[in-house]
Amino acid sequence: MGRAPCCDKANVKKGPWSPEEDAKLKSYIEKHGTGGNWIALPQKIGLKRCGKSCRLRWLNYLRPNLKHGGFSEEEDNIICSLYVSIGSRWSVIAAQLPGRTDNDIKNYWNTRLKKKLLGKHRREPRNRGNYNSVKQEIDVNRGSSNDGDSSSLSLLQENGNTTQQQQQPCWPQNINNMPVLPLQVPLPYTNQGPCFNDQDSIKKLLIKLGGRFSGDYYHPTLDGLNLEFSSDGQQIYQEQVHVGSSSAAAACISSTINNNNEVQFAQTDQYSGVHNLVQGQGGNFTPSFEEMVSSSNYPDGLEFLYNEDMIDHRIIESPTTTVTATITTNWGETSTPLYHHHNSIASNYQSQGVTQECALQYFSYPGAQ
DNA sequence: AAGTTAGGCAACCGCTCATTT
DNA sequence: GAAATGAGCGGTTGCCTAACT
Repeated sequence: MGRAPCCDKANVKKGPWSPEEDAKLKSYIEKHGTGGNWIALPQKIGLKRCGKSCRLRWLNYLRPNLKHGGFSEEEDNIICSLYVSIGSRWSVIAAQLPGRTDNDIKNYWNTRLKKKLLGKHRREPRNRGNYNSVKQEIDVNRGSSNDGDSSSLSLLQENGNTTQQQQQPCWPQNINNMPVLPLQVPLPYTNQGPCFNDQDSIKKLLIKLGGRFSGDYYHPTLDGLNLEFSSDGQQIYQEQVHVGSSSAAAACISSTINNNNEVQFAQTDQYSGVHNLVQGQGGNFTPSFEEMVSSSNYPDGLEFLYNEDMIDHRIIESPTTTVTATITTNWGETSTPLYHHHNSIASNYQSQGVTQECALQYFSYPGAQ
C-alpha cells in the first residue's frame, strides 16, 4: 500500500514565502506552538502551504535566535572538525553550533567552506558588499529573513587577498590544535557497519582514511623529475602525494622489479621500519593490498581531499630495466588536517581496546610514540 | 551591450526512522 | 505485528545575481 500524500499537491503553494505568510506562521507558532502536528498546521492558519514546507520555513528562518551568514573562524573549525569526523551529518553538526541550521551549514559547506579549504577559486570572489545590499532588498521582497551577510564579505575578502591564498589550501590556522569534539551521538564507525575489533580491520580502515594508493597516479611524463637511487644503485620512480601543505613522509608503498622482471610491491613504515611484502611471486597481490590499491572509495565526505588539485605527481623513470616505485604520503606531519583526522579516528577506538597512541603509531606520527 | 557561466542560497523532494493506531 | 502517519534528514533543484567573454 502506498503512502498517503501529506498534502494536496495541487492546491499547495510552492516557492518563496511572502512576508504575509511568514507573519502568519510566526505569529501562530509563537502563540500556540506547532501543536506537534505540522501537517495540520497550515490549515489552521489558513496557509496554502504543505506542512513540511511550514516546518522548514520555521526551523530554518523564522524561529528565534537564528543566525544567518557570518560564520566565524571558530565555527569554521568546528564544522571542519566534525565533517572530517562524521561526514555530512548536518543535523549533528548543526547541533554543535547554536543558532545555525543544518541547511545553513550544508549550504555554507558546499558553496564556500569546502572551496575555502581547498583554496580553489576559478575566479576572483565578487564584491559581496554590493551583492548583499541588493540581495537583502530582494530577500525582503521575497520574504526572506536573511539579515544580510556582512561577515561573509570579510570571509571572502580575506580569502581573496592574495594569489597565494587562492592557490594554497587554507585550513583553519589552528586545526592541529583543535579539540576532538565530544559528540552527542555515537559515531558511525562504532555503531554501524563492520566491527573493527582486530588489528587488521583497524589498519585497513586507517589506511583508507589516511591515504590512497593507486596506479592511476602514474603518468608517462619525465618533465621536471628528480632522480633518486635506491641502496643498490637502482634508479627509482618516485611519486609523492601531497595532501594539504605537508610533504613529510612516513609510510610508503614501494615496488621493485626483481631479477625475473617481476614487479613486487611492498608497504613500508618509515618510522617503525616494518616492511611487508604485499605482492608475491607471479605478480599476485595480497587481497588486502589489492583492495587498497584498487579501491576508489575515499573516506566519506573527504573526496575533495583527494582532488587532482591537491596532488603533486612526480615520476622518476629509470632508463635501465630495474625500477623501484615509491608512493609517499604525508602521514608523518602533525600539522595537517589528516593528522587531526587520524587523531579523531584514533581516539574513537579507545573504547574498543585500541589505544589512541597505538592507532596513531600506525600512521607514524612521531609525537604519538 | 548582450549573452553565457558560475556562485549562493532558499526551498523542495524523497527517503528513513520513530511513533501511533 | 503490520499499516498508517508524521518528523526529520540529506541531496538536489531552481532562481537570482555577479562576473566573465
